[in-house]
Amino acid sequence: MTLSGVDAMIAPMSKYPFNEIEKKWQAYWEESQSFAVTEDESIPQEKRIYVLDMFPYPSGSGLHVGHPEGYTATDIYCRYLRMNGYNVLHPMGFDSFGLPAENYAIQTGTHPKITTERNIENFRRQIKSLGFSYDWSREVSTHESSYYRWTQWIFIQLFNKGLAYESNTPINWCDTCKTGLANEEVKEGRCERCGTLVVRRNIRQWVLKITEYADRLLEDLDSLAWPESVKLMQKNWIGRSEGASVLFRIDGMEESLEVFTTRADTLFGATYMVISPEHPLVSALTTADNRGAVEAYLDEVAHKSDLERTDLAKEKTGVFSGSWAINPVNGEKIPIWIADYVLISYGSGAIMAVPAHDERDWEFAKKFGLPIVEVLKSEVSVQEAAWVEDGVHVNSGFLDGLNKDDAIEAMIAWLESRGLGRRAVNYKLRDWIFSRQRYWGEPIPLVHCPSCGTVPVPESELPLLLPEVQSYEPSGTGESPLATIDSWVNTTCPVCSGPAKRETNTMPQWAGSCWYYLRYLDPHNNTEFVSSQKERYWMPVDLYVGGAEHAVLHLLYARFWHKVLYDLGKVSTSEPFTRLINQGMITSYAFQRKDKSLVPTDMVDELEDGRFIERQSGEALERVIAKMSKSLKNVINPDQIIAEYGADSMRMYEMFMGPLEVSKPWSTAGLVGVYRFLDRIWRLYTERTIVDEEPSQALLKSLHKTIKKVSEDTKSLNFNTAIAQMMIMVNELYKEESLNRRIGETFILLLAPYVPHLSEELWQRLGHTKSLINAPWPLWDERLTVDNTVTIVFQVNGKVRSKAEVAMGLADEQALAMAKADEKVAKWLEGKSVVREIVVADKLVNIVVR
RNA sequence: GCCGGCGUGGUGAAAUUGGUAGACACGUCAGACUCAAAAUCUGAUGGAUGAAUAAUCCGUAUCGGUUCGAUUCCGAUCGCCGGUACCA
Repeated sequence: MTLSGVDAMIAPMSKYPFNEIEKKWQAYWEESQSFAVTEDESIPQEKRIYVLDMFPYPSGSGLHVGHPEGYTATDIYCRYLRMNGYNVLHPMGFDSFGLPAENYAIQTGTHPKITTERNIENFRRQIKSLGFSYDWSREVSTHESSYYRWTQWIFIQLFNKGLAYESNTPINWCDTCKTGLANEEVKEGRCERCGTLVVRRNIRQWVLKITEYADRLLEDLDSLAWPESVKLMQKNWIGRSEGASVLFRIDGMEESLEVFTTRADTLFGATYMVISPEHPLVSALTTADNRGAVEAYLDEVAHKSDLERTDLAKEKTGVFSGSWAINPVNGEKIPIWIADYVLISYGSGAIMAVPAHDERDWEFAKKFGLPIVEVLKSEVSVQEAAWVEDGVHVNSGFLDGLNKDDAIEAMIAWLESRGLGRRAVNYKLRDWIFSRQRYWGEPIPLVHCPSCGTVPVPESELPLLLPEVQSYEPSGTGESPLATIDSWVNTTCPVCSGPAKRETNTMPQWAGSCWYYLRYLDPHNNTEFVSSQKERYWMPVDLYVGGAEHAVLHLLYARFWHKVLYDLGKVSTSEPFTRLINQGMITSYAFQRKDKSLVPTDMVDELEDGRFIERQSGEALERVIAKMSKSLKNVINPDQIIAEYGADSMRMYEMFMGPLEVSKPWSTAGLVGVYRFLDRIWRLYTERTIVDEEPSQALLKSLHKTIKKVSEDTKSLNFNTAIAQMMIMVNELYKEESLNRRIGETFILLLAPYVPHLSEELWQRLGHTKSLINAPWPLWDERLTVDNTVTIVFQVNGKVRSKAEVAMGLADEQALAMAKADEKVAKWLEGKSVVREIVVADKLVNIVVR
């Protein structure tokens, strides 16, 4: 027999009325505004808490099973906190500007606003169907003018502070998206969104000076309770390196070349220099004899993509300029080359090359026959390979005998004293290319006036509304569709009232998400982006949960804007998100042939013995874990899960799968297990007689152990083990004939954050007239969580040979005596001499013999 | 290449100031209920040898080390995942 469609939906046979219950309680919460919060000043500071989910982009395909994972985690945590007396801010909204809606508009002519709002409605319905305790009165969507008015306002603050500038330098251009991209949006030379190879293109761009905040963005990472991996990624992205800036005179010219180096100690080994093909001095340094070759090279480089310049260019290329520089430490004349392994965007776009001690320079020197001079004692000849380790300096004048670190210090001091160089710091982080040549985004609120220059739109005129256009098609020439609307472009200068033109670029999708967590605090404020009273009441965000894909992009940009707002005195904290958790991805099973190709799930049969075969060929397949994808037909739709098993099962299963932070494969069979657990609870409360007598000591102990475990694990977000403990408790309760009221009521409260609908229903059926969302969280009695007896193990040479049930707190000597008296232990001690005896109280006795 | 993280039964996973490996759940097997099946309830279930609920051995990617004792600490190797890509 074969099962068609592996992991097919298994309709539950016994059916507790989840559908009815869930509808009923969702309607109740909505009607009674159960989760709306206010800034109640009587609640002490430490009882105010802000728990935030990364808001979704409302895509056309609806909610994915990955979304509810983080949302369920924060929901459980929030419900737990409310029952513990906290005033909890827990909002939700939509990151609703973005390319998919615009691309859809280009194909169909449907306005992005229409599709976006339709998608938002669907997302909201789906999110609500899971019974999350959001304060929906605070919902925001970034595409609404009442929201982007303030995004524009913040941009003007950045502009006024001198943090926004126009640039004409080459930028990353995606020809599919027809727009410029930030450096962070380029992954392996390709557009992060669509995978198209990025090309360099000169397009006028608005750029934000995030580099001005590089140091603070780096330093303040230390203060954050974030995953180390995310902090490290940001740290690497900022890429601070300390070194020196050194000036090289050019032989026969007034100009000099500035280079940045982290290895000032190797200056005596600098045998040539390299400047980037885009360096401003390229033309000046090229001599007549070399002009032909240089121009040919520049032309060749210009036609390479960024990927070819980096990844594929294993072989170094370059050309001699004809000019010579003077090495400031020894006065030697060294040639200046032009090569594309030097990037214009890092440092000064020029380097001193030390082939003996740098692998890239070594490779280049070998190819072009440039001299290689050893300046650190190397273990292998520097003619054979570059030596990049530490060592003792040689051939280096006053540095001879020093190690690397001391020599760097000595050299910088020497350069500084002669005015030839200075200590310097460089960053890998580059300024943020902020403009997009697209329609569906916030218009940048600037006006270009021929006499006043670029001036911001007056704040009183915000929002600067996104106009209607005939065509959403980007021009591809570097102008957005807005540029085609003359009536919109042509305006008057806010300063001199003369004719002027509007900026036609729009902001990137990141803009709206840079500050949404602030707008939730005061979403309907028409006079300020957020009132400072409300900001101080809630900020910073205590817990932020979302996907790891935002480790650099969103989180870095949001931190940057937040710091700017902090410097302007608009917010009270220097960091927005105190604690961050990345939920793991929910993956799915996929089936792999021997050649590693994947087979769509609906083409696979599972044999009775558990093996998997491809239906058509009969080929045996291996079950592997893969990302969910439409092509593999292994995407799970939350709507379908909720319809068949209910929201409570969906929520609890996603939490039971494993730790929040790790990625884990979806298994509908696993979901059924959780469903059965909830069904068992339902029958426990509805089919058994409820008795009011005093519970047994044993049951009371189980209960208190459960209260303790669930309390601690919920607080620390270890939901999977909290659920396991609740299952143990239910298994205990099933051994009884009837249900004890006291135990039953307490247990429902523990269950409530996890499966709120079922819990509310059972709570009501137990006779309560008030919802349990603000019922006090149960407390445990520590004395009832410890057992009177404990099993201790008897080991001989570290191997368990016997065990015994003993009273808690048994004295060491007694434990040892028991072990020695044990028959099985005695067998292993026979004929041996005892060398050592180890007793760990209430745990074990280990007798070491020889 | 470099930087992180991870590797535990047939499956998802528990357990780490070093102290009974595999809680809980899925699956499988057996029993109860039933005319029967499903559902439900109860029990068993890491592997090997074994009639065995006896006993012994093996077992937390691999190899080695520290220790009375290692899933946990250290070193090396392999594999998978994520980040990054000539950053001077």
